[in-house]
Amino acid sequence: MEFRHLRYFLVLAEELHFGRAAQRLAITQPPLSLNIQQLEASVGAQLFTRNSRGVQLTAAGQAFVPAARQLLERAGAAAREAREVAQGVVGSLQVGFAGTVLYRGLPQILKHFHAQHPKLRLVLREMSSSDQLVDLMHDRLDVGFVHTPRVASGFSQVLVSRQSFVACVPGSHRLAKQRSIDLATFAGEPFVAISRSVSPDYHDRILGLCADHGFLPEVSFELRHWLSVVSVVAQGLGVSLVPEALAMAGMPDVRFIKLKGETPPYDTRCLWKTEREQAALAAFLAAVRGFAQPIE
Amino acid sequence: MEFRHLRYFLVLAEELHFGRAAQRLAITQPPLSLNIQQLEASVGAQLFTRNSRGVQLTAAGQAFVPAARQLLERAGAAAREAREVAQGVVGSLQVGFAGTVLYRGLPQILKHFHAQHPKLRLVLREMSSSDQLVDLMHDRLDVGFVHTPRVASGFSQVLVSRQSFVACVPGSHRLAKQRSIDLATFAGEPFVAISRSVSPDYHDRILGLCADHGFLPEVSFELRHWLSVVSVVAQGLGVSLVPEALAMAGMPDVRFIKLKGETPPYDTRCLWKTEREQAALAAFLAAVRGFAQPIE
DNA sequence: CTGTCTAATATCGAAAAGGTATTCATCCAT
DNA sequence: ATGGATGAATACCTTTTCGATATTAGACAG
Repeated sequence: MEFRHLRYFLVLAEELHFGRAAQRLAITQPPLSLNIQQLEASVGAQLFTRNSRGVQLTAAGQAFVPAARQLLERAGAAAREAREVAQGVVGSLQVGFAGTVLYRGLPQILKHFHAQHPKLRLVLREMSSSDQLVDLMHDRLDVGFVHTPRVASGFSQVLVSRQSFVACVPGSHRLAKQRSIDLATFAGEPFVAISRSVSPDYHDRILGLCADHGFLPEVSFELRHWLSVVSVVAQGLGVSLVPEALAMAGMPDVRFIKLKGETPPYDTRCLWKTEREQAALAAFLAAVRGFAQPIE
Repeated sequence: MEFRHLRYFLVLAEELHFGRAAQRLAITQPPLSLNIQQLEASVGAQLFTRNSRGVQLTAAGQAFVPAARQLLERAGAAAREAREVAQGVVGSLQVGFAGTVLYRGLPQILKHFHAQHPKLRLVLREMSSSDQLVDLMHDRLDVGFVHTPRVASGFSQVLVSRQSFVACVPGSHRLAKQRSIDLATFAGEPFVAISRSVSPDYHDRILGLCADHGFLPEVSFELRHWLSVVSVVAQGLGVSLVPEALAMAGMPDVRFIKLKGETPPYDTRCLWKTEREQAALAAFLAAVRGFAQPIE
């Protein structure tokens, strides 16, 4: 069976006359007769009756008409869809992100992108930075939002967000009125931390900062959500180090205080394989760059 | 786009290696390369990337895989279905019937037929005998169950049911104990008739019978269902003439009495265009013949 | 730098598609 | 009946296209 057979069949099914059908198909009658015979042979059933009263569809032929029409339509639709995927009009992107990027601009990027490309579907997967690197390498992800500063060769990146950590203390705390704090004064304070299983990046980074200032924090609480961390601090149960974005959350009974001295910035980068040439990816990156930090 | 392209594409999409794919397809590598190029040209998008790291599907190619697979499957399914329609395994038959054939064996025929050919769908249409003849002529019906005795040329028939009319009187009626009745004695009796709009055939036939016996029945009730007719008679509200099959209904307080003298039989015939050569029709007629009256 | 691997290109023979001419069957008018 | 007209099938030929063989081009490893 060939597509040509289906086209010829449908026209003949309309005309019910070999001569006229051939004319409409811009071929002559003998090849049309032959093609219909070939189709009937490949289907394994007679599709037309040719007798003195002219050409008629058999029951099998009638059943075959909608099937043939659908096959041709679907073939066209399949080609069109593949073309649109190639052009980045439709399709889907696998997007990985470290959970806290949800507080660092990812929602805005997604909203902006979706408004511009409503037919492009984004499959969002919350993953640790290191897992994202692995999946990006194996093409299981198209882009990733990670905290890892080191970038493998063959990858490109855009800085999405650069934030420092700030101290977070209860409003009633003895340091609450300070303009800035030396982190070393947190030594011995009950410490509220983000759970390592949720955000290993943040957890390790914070413990590393404390170690740099000569103490190991006494972690009394370990929470699975940044807002929970701030809540626990607000209730006077301890102090913490949090990304400065949390200061915008507007929680009561809590103070966010700058740290004295240089604290290394904590960056979020958007990462992708440089060679990857998906039109949908290019569109997404354009949206990301619209929100990117100018510095790099 | 040709089916061959789709077959080649799917194998290459699995192998991701022109040499091996060509081997599986029992062709050589150059024609495979060419066919893929042709497919890409007709789709209007690159489906594979061929670089040093080997052959990879593009996003468009990935989107095209399920479409190509479905096209091939549907093509096969379409051919199979047409073949089955030709063989009478599946399909549908347009069956016309005069309403009262429901009391003359049609349900039994349908039940028997459906048990033997569960995948053959019957589209049943209740129609007057004359309308059926018109639709049979124009191939809008495949078979009809009619009361009309006259048959146009080019049609074949089977006698499905031959029944006489019998008198129907209340159990308390003065004639209830008679073994047989002269129809003329019904002159002046309140008469219960089937509605003409429901069964013009029956209605006209019954009035004709009365006229033959020299009277015009005084129709006091006109019902739209034969069982209603018998019910009304059972309640002593009148007498009637009904097909003898009704005697089997087992209604109480009612007597069915043979008519004296010859009453013309009232036949039901199954009718179809002789030339019509549908496998499904042949199967249906076999079922009809299993229930047909031996005479004719 | 050479050998190997893989896809693309060049060229040729075979198969198949379509065109022209003709035949065959049927219907209609004479 | 019979000759003509109509419409599909068949015969035969030309052109296109498909696939095979041979070769080239590019990337990578030793």
